[in-house]
Amino acid sequence: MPAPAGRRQRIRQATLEEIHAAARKLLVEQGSAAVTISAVAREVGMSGPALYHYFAGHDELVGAVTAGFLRELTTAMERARDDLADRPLDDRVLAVCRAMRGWATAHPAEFGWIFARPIAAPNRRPESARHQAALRFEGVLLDLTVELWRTRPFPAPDPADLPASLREQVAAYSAGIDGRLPPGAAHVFLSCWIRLYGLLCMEVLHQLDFAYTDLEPVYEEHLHDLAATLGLTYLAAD
Amino acid sequence: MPAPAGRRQRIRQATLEEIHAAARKLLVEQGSAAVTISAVAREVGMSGPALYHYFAGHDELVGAVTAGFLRELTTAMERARDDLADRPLDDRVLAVCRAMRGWATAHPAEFGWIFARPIAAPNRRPESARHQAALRFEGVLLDLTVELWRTRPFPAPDPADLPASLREQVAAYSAGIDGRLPPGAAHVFLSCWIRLYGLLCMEVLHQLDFAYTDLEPVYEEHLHDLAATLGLTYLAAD
DNA sequence: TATGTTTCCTTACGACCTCTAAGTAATCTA
DNA sequence: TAGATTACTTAGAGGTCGTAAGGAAACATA
Repeated sequence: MPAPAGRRQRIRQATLEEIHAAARKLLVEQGSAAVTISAVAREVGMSGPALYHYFAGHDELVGAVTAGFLRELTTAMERARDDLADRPLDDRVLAVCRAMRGWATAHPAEFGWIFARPIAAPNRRPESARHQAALRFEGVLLDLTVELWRTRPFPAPDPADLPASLREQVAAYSAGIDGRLPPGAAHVFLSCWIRLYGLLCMEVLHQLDFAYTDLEPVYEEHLHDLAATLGLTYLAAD
Repeated sequence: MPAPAGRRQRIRQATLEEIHAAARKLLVEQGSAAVTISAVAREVGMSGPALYHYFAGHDELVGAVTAGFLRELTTAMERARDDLADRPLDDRVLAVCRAMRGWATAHPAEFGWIFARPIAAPNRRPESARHQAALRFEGVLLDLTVELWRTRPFPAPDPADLPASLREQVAAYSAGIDGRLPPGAAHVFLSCWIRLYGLLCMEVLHQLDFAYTDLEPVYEEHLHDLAATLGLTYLAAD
């Protein structure tokens, strides 16, 4: 008799979560190729075509699941930041960077989907969950860097010293983030981002297995460098 | 009547090349998922199962084709090096790095297969063509760095200053390359490698599209930094 | 409460894929 | 010339994606 207004909604939501969990389980346990519409449906106990009531097709399923991973990664970074809300900015930046690698290495298969998977057309639309999640992800470190720049500006090159093509690109990026970082500072931020995130990509893609078995100290060394670049005090992890 | 001894062999070789070309065409024109046994067979004009006389299965086909890409990339780098055989080492190193990016950006789909594809078990065996090709690839810049180290050593940290875990890993790597670079120098080499190759990975995986439209100047800036690190004279590209 | 609509899920199906099996024809070897 | 090897064929089992058509349950509303 009560029949809450959103009963159907709640059930649908629960089913969606079950589907996400099933897809993730298949990905982690059996690899990317095992995440098929059929297998996921089987896992949640319904028969194939039923999944088309939740996703338009395989690409959309993958996109939605990947967006979920990205949100989880972002949340881990935000939590690391907020757990240290009363500590100096220096510590918060380092904690967020470490949280990023922590999540990535704890969930390599999921992280692989985040960045090493061709983004199908529907997930490229700006309003797609995939794209929204990417924006929020990029925002975490950007926001911290903006805060740093405002309270304690780090050394940044004069844009006039950059080659023309690069100057234009960082200017465009700077404008795209509403000028919260001027072009020179944006250039420094992007350089740091490339080093950190690039290292993580290579680690998860096993591109460094030929030389390293454990990249934690390498990552810490990068963090140390980056701290120096940004004028942050580097504090070793616990 | 002449029937040269290796007639069958030659035909087989030609067919293999045709298969490689067909697979590549499908990859470039229609993406990774289009490279199926059936589609490739169709492309070369034979019916499905015939391909199993050339490859044990889909994974082996992908591995063989990828090895071919890697050989082509390596050859491009070696050629850049040899074309400048009489120029100073500084120029040759830069040329090889630029050739690497040149090939990667000219053949993004192929480069994607080289590094952003799970390497199936059979292609991980040390004697597999995939693995052999990887060794030769890694050798190009390593050899140049060794030559540089011998003729004009660059600044390298004292391994004693590195954290224990990192020290052990670079020592192991140094031993693995027959000590041609001592641990400190190996550490510098690997750091440079990570920055260059990492940037390339991110570019090809579209991880930097949010900020850049053309990464050529960014790559050049990295080369400039690396040249400074290695004590090389940076000469702008033609 | 009764009726119509929406939602969820089913089975059936066509088209495609991988890979095995079995058979044929051509080529090489001895 | 006889046998072994190689290269291919078709047939087929079992898997996939995605569409179509239909039933049953839950909801909204008169």
